[in-house]
This record gives sequence, structure tokens and C-alpha cells, in this order.
Amino acid sequence: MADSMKGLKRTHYCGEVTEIGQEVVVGGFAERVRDKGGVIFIVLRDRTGVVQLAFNDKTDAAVFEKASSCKSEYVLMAKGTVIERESKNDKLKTGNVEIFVTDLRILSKAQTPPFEITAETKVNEELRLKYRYLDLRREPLQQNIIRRHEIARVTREYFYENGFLEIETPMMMKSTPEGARDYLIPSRVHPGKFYALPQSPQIYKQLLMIAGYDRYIQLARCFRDEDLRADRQPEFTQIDLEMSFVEAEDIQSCVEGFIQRVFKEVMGVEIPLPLPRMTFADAMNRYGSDKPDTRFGFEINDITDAVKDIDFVVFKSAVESGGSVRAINVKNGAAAYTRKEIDKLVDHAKGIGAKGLAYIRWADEPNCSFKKFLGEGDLEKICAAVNAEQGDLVLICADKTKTVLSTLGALRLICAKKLGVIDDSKYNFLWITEMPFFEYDEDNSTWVAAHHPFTMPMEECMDYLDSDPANVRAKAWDLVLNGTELSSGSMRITDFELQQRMFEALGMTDEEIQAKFGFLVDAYRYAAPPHGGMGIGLDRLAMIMCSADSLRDVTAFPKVQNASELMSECPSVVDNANLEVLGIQVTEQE
RNA sequence: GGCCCGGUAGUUCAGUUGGUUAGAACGCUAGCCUGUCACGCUAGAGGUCGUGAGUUCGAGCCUCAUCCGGGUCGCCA
Repeated sequence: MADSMKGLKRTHYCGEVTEIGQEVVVGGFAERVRDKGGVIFIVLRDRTGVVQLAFNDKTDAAVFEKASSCKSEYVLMAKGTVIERESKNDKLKTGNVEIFVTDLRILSKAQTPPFEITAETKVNEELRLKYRYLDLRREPLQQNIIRRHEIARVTREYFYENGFLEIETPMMMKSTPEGARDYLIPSRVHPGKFYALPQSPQIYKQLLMIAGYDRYIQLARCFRDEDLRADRQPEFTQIDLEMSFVEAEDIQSCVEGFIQRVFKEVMGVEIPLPLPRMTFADAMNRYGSDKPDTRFGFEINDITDAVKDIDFVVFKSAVESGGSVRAINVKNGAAAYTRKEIDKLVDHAKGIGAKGLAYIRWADEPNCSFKKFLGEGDLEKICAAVNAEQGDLVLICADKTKTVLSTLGALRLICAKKLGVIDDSKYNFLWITEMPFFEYDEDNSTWVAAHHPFTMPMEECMDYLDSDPANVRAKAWDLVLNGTELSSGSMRITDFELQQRMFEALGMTDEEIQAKFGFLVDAYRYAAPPHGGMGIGLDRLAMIMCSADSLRDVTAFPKVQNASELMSECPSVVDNANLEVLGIQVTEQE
């Protein structure tokens, strides 16, 4: 039978015990029990840190006896006097003091945990996720979860101070067939019909603008039934905002203010404003990515001109079929790569869709993988085009320009990581502007909306909505941080006629429009102030601000790659009776 | 769905060319220890080598299948 805490009331968190002579009561988990025989030390941990409990020959015999029975992870409450330690521990915030315990309660006994609950653990993440509640006791995870809370707190403060209203939008909504796959909820009252969990509150926040709520903010839970990545969970939190009577720049500067504030307040890091900007086209051409990591160079160069006279079929055929030849110069001694390492890069390039990779490795002298095709001065011309010098590795890709860019963009990242040239202390923000309005769907040979169909095109692109979809740019933008897409925003169409033109350009029939967005289209008939907004990925922001490699490290109870949760083992089968009520066909269950 | 990586005591790992009884450290259990702080010392328990099949006189090791986890491409308006 465990002790009760009757008569004791916690006065301090463990990490706050510093004042010698104070009478304190603390509670927490026994991180370590060091029983020396005549003297016992227990390291007690709570979410603020640890403090040492001390027991010796001056300790009451019954208390001493109880202390000697304590084991790892027992939940204890201790009352005692803060005294100076005989020998200090500089590694701890409370390392100068300890608590001489006069009353000890074992409030709850623990089984031996499946892994040691210590700050530095090498334990397999699979096991940590199965026992997530134990993993969460560990200091690094605690710090991440607490930091995430701080980010959320500053977010609310900032937007409240700037006149935003926090308004909740439904978690059960109409399924919209476009975009990501919806998580569906069957309706009991309407057999065969479904709600969807929101992919984002997009439609509702636009309706709030139509309703006149002007500035809206919500820390919105969003759900997407798509495959996971390190930076993608099926449920996530978005700092969702929408503003009326604004232009794109107003929204961006509002968000910039938030970024500056949250980094300053949570981390003490100064982010200079305004944040740098780059058009989508530039980002693709220079970095081969719509979310470039600008913490390092290795930019992409178009060397089509420099190689146009070389009689090398790979280059020739790429150029003749409308593609291009481009290269990145991997500096920082990449010429030292072994043949095997370069082969691996080539394999990687093939994995992305390139047919191959040519290269110039300049160790002692420039060594070129397509040497036999080179004429007089060709090598020099290429090296000059990419500013190559001794120690560099030039990777060259020839193909359709789209393939070339994505290949070199990916290789750029791989090489930078491999060479360790990325400065982890940097926070490189970048606005990506003038996003394309349409995307070409290769499978169906049609142009589809790159964003939701209420996104405003740029004024100067209106004329070729129908004639030249590839060149239509949207009043849409992304905010990128260190190569991670952090946020995305746009201005919305408020003009009814323009909206109709957009639907036509997307090849949508009136029936389709009515079925999918009828209520929203109708709403815009009743007038809407100019408005736009953004959604900022809170999880991703927290991930980067915690220097974590995965969203799992900043999410209390994350899902794994197959979208299941290892602790509760959801999703799970449900009773046939439950399914029958929902009108869902009962299948055989295990 | 494709490709790549991983799975051996509770945990982290080692395990030679396929060869006797699969090892270490930490943790755990018991005992000792009056100033530890990654406490120390002594002793002990603990293994279906992810699972299944195959090759072989013999498989932790080789082959195939499969499950689980990670990364990534597709996908994510």
C-alpha cells in the first residue's frame, strides 16, 4: 500500500530549490537511488529539473529505512530542509544544495522501466514510442514540449495584441475531393454519408472574413490522410490566420513581426527584418527547389552555352529536345570523394529521374567523366562557367530542365549534409513569391490548380489565364526556413466574375462547382472585403526551434510512418455492433 | 506502391570463412559500503538471434518469403 500525501503540500518544483535554510516540500520521480549503506542519495526529477535528497545518520530511522527501499521511477514526495552540499555538482542547476529529508512518502511504486529514463539515451525510437509516457519523462523531450508550449503562448499573445480574434472552426466538415486525401467520419444519422476532418480551416476562415470578423487566428488541428515523412504527420497544428482589408505585403509583414517576436522571446535570437524574398522562378533556377536552404552555396548554373559545341550525345540530345545542361559546383573539398561516393550520387540522381550524371573532379587536375568528347578549351569553359577550382567537384545534369533542376537541387542538399557545411546556428528565412497558379498534370495532360481554386492570380497575368497557363502566377507565397516549408499564404478571389473565370480555366462545370463549393460561391455573392491569410506550421516551427530532426521529437504522441500510434496501437478494429449502427458493411475481423 | 537502411539478453551493441556451451557494458536481483553525483565492491538471474520456410552433417551468419521500425520517391490543391 502506497503512502498518501496527506499533510504535505508541494512548495517548490525540484529545479527551483536553491535557497539554503528553507523548509521545502517537493514531489517527483526517483531518477537515481545511490545507497551508500550509511548514507543515501536520491535524485528527484520533475519537469523543471532535478534535486538531490539526502539521508544520513541524523535521519529518522523509519525515513531512512523507507529511502533505502526506493527504486528508479518511484513517485516520491519529500519534506525537508535545504542544506549546502558537502561537495558541489557544477553540472546541475541545484548542484550546490540538497534536501535533508525529514518526511518521505512513496506515493507510487514503479515496475522496472523497459529503458533507463535518462537525458541521454541511445534507445531505439520504436521502444520509446511504445512507452511514450516514459520517454516524455526524459529531459530533452520535456524541453521540446515546453518550448512548443512557449511558442504557442507567444503566438496567441502576439496575434491577440494585433487585434486578431481566436475563433474555433468545425472539426467535422464537408469532404472536399481536391487536395490531400481526407480522413472520413461516418454519420450514424445519415447512413452512407460522411463528414471529413479538416485538412485546414481554409474555407471556414474565408467565410469568417465574409462575415466581417476581419482578423482571425486559430491554432488549428489539421488532418491529411497521406504518407508520412520526418516533417509530415497525419495530424498537425497550423497557426491559421486570415486578414481583411489588406494586401499581400500587409499579411507578410504581420507574420514577419510574429517570427521576430517568437524567436526573440522563446530563444533570445534576433531575426532581422524584413525577411529576404525570392521569386519561385529564381528559387527553382538557383536552388532547384521551391524551398531552398540558403545556409550554404552550391547554386545551380546553366552551362548550356558553355557545352553547346561539345559533341557529347547526352548534352546534345537534352538541348535539342528543349532541355538544358546545368551544374552545381560542390566546393569544400568535394573532389576528395571516392569513386564509390560519386557512384552513389549518380544512383541518387537516377532515383530522382535523371538519366545520369556527368562530373568534373578537380583533385590535382580537372578530371572529367566525359573527357573523350571534349575539344580544345571545352573543359576550361565549363570550369569557368561554374567558377571551379582545385578541390571542387562539379556535378552536371542534362535533361528536361525540370528534371535537371530537381536532380541538382537534391544533390546540392545531399552533398552539403555529407560535407557538413550547413551552419546549424543559422535561421535563414526566405519568402518565396509569385508561385505558379497552375500545375501541369502529366498523367491526365491537363492544367490543374496549384493551390485551392480561390487563390487570386497576379493582376498582370489575367490576360493569359486561358492562353498561357504555364505563365500565370498567383498572389500566393511560401515562407521557408532552412529549407523547410514553414508556411504558405495567398490572397483570395473576392470578385464573383473573376471566380467564374478561374473555374472555367480549371475546366470545372457549374454542377461540379455547386456540388463542391456551392455554399462558398454563394457566400461571395453577398460581398466580401479583400482578404488573404496564411497557415504557419506550428510543428515544423517547433521542430526547427528545438533543433530536432523529426516532428516526432516535438509532438507528445506522434504517429509512425504507417500512420499508426505504437503506444495505443490505433487505428484498431471496432465492434461489429458499432459498424452496423453506422450502416457500414461488417467485414471479417481477427 | 518503388528504392535504401535496420531488427542478437530488459537496453545499447560485439559475434571471425557457416563449426563446441552466443559474449560485453549498462540495467535488474541479492549482499556489503557514512558523502555519492554515470557512486563503488562481490555474487547472481536473464537469449525461440523479429517470424516462417529453404540450403547444409551443421545457420545468429547463406537464400527466399514475411512482419516491424526508420529514411526517401510517388503522394501532400
